[in-house]
Amino acid sequence: MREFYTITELTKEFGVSTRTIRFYEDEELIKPVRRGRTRLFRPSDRVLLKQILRGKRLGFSIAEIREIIEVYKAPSGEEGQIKLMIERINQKRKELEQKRQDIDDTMREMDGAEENCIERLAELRVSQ
Amino acid sequence: MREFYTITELTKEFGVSTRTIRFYEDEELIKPVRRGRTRLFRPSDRVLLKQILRGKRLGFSIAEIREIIEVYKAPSGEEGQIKLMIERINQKRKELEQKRQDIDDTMREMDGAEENCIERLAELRVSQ
DNA sequence: TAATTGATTTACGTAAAAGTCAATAAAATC
DNA sequence: GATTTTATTGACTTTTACGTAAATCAATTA
Repeated sequence: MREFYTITELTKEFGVSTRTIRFYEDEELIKPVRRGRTRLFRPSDRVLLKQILRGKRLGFSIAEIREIIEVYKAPSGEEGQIKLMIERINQKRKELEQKRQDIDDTMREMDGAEENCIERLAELRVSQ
Repeated sequence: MREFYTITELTKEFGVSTRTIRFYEDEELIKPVRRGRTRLFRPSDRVLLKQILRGKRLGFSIAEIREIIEVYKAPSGEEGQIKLMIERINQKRKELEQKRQDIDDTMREMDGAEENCIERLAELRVSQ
């Protein structure tokens, strides 16, 4: 595994702009190290970026992505804190299950829509 | 099935504001009929609203939701048009499959995070 | 009939998530 | 060593998806 990535390498790999990556750094979702002024991204930063973009695709806001990334981290604090963390995890799971259901429903409608198209194509061929 | 719903009935059922519903009307995603000035929403408008909100939960923009709703409609036009429609449907399916994959990945990370929490809880109990 | 309630229209405001641009600065290449 | 190239910083702008507020109208209730 490589030690560092440059910002342009990451923009190319993930199809985002440098502005976007810097925005995530401003938001403290990623914390690349510096050599002089230039940013050096470690593999862990790359993983974080991947997780952020995954969250974006699912329609989570930056604040929500921050929460999700928080729960990925090693748990610390006393019992109460950790139990609270488990509740948060279950909450997120519920949201994800809702999204899964939404996908299933949309997929079903897509199936129906495609069938209609195929039927219509058949009709057109008969009427010619 | 009821013939009409008022705007407030829909806001209560779906937990959105009247502003939101009117915004979707402005965007021509919904076209309620009128009695005088007041809007009357038919069951079909209600279904559309449900589809819009489903799209929102999945992180689709209004423009994307418009596209999705377009393909649900009865197919019209000649062969080329309909084949193009089928391609669009397949494109949307790919996006949905990506989202499904994203959900699966996130779920897996949640599982790992929860396990870490449980482990940490066990540690805390031993050390007391 | 007066007053309250609910809906509409119009218009301006706003937060989130970047895009864009200009002015540097540092690095790499010729 | 001059000059492209690449990266940074900061500021301003834009887009999306509504929020909010004021004025108006219509219908219901007191």
